[in-house]
Amino acid sequence: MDQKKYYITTAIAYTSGKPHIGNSYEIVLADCIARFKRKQGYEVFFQTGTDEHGQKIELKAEEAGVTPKAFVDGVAGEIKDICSCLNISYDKFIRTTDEDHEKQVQKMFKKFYEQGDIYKGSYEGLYCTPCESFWTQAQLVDGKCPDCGREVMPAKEEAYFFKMSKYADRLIEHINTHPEFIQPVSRKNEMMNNFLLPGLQDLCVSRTSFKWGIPVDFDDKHVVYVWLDALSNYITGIGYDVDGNSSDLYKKMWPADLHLIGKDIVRFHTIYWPIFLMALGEPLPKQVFGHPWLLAGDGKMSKSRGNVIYADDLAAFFGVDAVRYFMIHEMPYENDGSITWDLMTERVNADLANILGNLVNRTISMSNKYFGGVVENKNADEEVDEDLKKIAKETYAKVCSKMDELRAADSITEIFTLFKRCNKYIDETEPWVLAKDEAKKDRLATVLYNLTESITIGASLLWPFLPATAEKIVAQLNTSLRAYEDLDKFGLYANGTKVTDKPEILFARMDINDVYAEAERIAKIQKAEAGVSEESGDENAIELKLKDEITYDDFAKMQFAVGEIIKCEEVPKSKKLLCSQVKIGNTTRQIVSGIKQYYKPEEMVGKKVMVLVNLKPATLAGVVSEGMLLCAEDENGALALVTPEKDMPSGAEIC
RNA sequence: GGCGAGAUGGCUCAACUGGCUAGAGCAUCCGGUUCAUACCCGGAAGGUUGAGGGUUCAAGUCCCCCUCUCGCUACCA
Repeated sequence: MDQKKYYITTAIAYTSGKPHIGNSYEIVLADCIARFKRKQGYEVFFQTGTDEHGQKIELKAEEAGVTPKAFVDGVAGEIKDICSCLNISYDKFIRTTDEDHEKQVQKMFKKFYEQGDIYKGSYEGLYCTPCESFWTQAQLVDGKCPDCGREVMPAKEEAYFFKMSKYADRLIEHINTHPEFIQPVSRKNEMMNNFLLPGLQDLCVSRTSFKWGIPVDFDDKHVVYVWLDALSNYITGIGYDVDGNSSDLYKKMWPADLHLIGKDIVRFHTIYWPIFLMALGEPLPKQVFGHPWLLAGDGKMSKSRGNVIYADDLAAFFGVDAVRYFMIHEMPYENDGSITWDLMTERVNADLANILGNLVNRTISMSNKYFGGVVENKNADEEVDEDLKKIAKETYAKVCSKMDELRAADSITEIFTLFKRCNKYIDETEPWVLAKDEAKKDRLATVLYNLTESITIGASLLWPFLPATAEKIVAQLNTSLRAYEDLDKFGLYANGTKVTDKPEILFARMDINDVYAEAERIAKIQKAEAGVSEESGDENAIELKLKDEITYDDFAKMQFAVGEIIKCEEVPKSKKLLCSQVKIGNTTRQIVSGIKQYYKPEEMVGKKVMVLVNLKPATLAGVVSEGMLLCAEDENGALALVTPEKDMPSGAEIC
C-alpha cells in the first residue's frame, strides 16, 4: 500500500532583512506539524525558503553598496542559520534566485501569454512626473495631482496583465464547495466579500520600473511580478515542469496539503495562486492557513527602540526548546499573540522547569534512591493507578484531534495535562511514605514504573514540538521514543531498565533580574547598531521622545492653515509675547505667540506661517489669542516659524 | 465609507445548535507535603459575562440600539 503523503510549506521569507521572532514563528509551527505527521507515518515533504526579488531588495542592496545577489545571499544565510538554530527539519530550502525556479517561472509566464491569460496592456492614467505616480480622474483634486497640486498629464506605461476574471467563477465555486480551503474561516469571508464577489480586477504581473526580478524572456524590458515569482516556489521547489516533465516528487506531492502563511498574505494565496494554478491546469492546494502574528508585547518592534526580539538571541539565552515551546504555546488560533521577556520567563519557569523538568528529575531521583535506578513493574496495582493510565493512553488521540485542526497550542497543553497528572499521582501515592515500609516495596516499584512509563509516553508526544528535550528525557530514562501506533498502550517500558544515576536539569529556572539584564544588553546593542547606521558620528542628534500613538481621527481634529501676518506688536508688560494679526483667507485673527526673543515685530509682518486655527481661544497676559503659530524648537528653546516651502495664499489649508 | 470579528474575574482565554451554582491557566491568599529545580498537591477568594432595551419557562449565547476595540477593504494624510 502506498504511504500517505503530506506536503507542507511555509511562506518563503522576504530577504530584505533578518527576520525577527514574529517571522520565525511560522516555520516553527510548520516544523511541529511536519514532525508530527512524520511520526504518524506520513511521507512528509516540508519546504521553506526565501523570496529574493523585488524593488525593495534592489534598494536595500544599493544602500548597502553590494549587488542584489550578494545582498540576498547574506540574508538567506542568516535565515538558514535561524532555521538550524531552531532545529527546523525542512526537506528543501528553495530560493527564488535558484536557476531552475527562474527558468520555470519564465516558462509559466510564456505559457500564460500564449494561451491568452496574460495580455500586454498598459497602466493608463494621469501621470504626475515629479511624484512618479499614476492617478485616476476620481483621485484628482481640482483636476491636479492630489499629492503636490501640480498639473498631471495623460500617460501610459506598458505592462502585462493577467485575466483574473476568466477564472473567478471557478474559484468562487471551489471555495464554496471546499470550506476547509481557507482557514480560519473569517479569512474566507474577507476574500469573498472584498475581492471575489465585487468582481476581480485583472492583475498587473510585470514591472518595468526596476530590474531585480526574473526577466520576461520574450520581452526583457519587463520583469515578472514578485508574487507570481514567489508563489510558484511551491511547485518549482518539488520539480514541477511547465512542459510536462515534472519530477516524481512533484507527481507524488502535489497538490500541497497545507500552505502555512501569515494572515497578511491570505489574499495572494487564496485568490491569485489558485488562479495561476488553474491556468497551468494543476490541482489546487488542499488548505491555506493564515495564522495570526506573534507581536512584541507593547507594539511594533524597532531597532532604534532596542526591542526587536530575534529567535536566535532568545534561543542563546533560554535554550532552543524553550523558545519553540513559547512560540507554540503562546500562539493562539485566531488572535495575535504577544511575546515579552516576562511572559517568556513565566512559561519557562512555570511549565518547563516546574511541571516538566522537575517531574522528570524527581522521578529519576526516586528510582535511584529507592532501587539503585532500576525501574521494574511489580504489578502491585491499586485503583489510583487507573486514572493515570487512562490519561496516558488517551493523550495521543487528543493530541491528534487538535493537530488535525492545526491547533498546536492546544496539543501541547494536552501533553502537559499528562505531566501534571503525573505530579498529582506522586502526591496521591506518596512514594516517600511507601519507602519507609519494607512490605510496600513492590507497590513503590510499581508506582515508579507507572511514572516512568507515563513520562516516556509524554516525551514521545512532545518530540515534534521540543525534539531535543524529548530525546534528553528518554536518554535519561535509558529508553527510546515510542512509536506513535503504540502510544495508546501502557506498559511498554522494558522491565528492569536502569535509568541514569545523574539526572540532568532539563530547564533551569530563570531569575527575572537576569532576564531583564539580558534584555537590556540586547537593547543596547540594537540601539548602537541603529544609531551607527542612521546618525553616524552625530553625537548631538536630538533624541525624539515619542508620545503615545494617535489615530488619524485624532490628527484630523486639528485644522491648520496658511496665515499671513499683516500686523504685529509687542504685548505690553510681557517678556516673551508678540501679538499678531493674521490674515487667514477672508478672516483675520489675533494670535499671541511666545516668540519675542527670536523675532522682532517688524520682521514678522508679511510672513506666511502655519497656523493651528481651531484651537480653543485663550487669554495670555490679558490679550485674547485665537490660534497658534507653529514653530520648530531646538533643545535650547530657540524657535523658528514654520512657513510653506512655496508661496501659498493665506487661508490655504494644511493637510 | 463598505464588509466582518470581538468586548467574560487582576492577566490570558473557554463555554456545541440558548438549558443545571459562567469554566480553565497564570497571579493572589490559606492549607498539606518533602522524592524533587523554594518544587509538587489541595482549597479559597475574585465576574450584575461593555451599556440599555426586547424575545423566552430559560440568554454570555437570539433580536434591536448604543459605546469601544480589532481585522480586511476603499479612500485619504
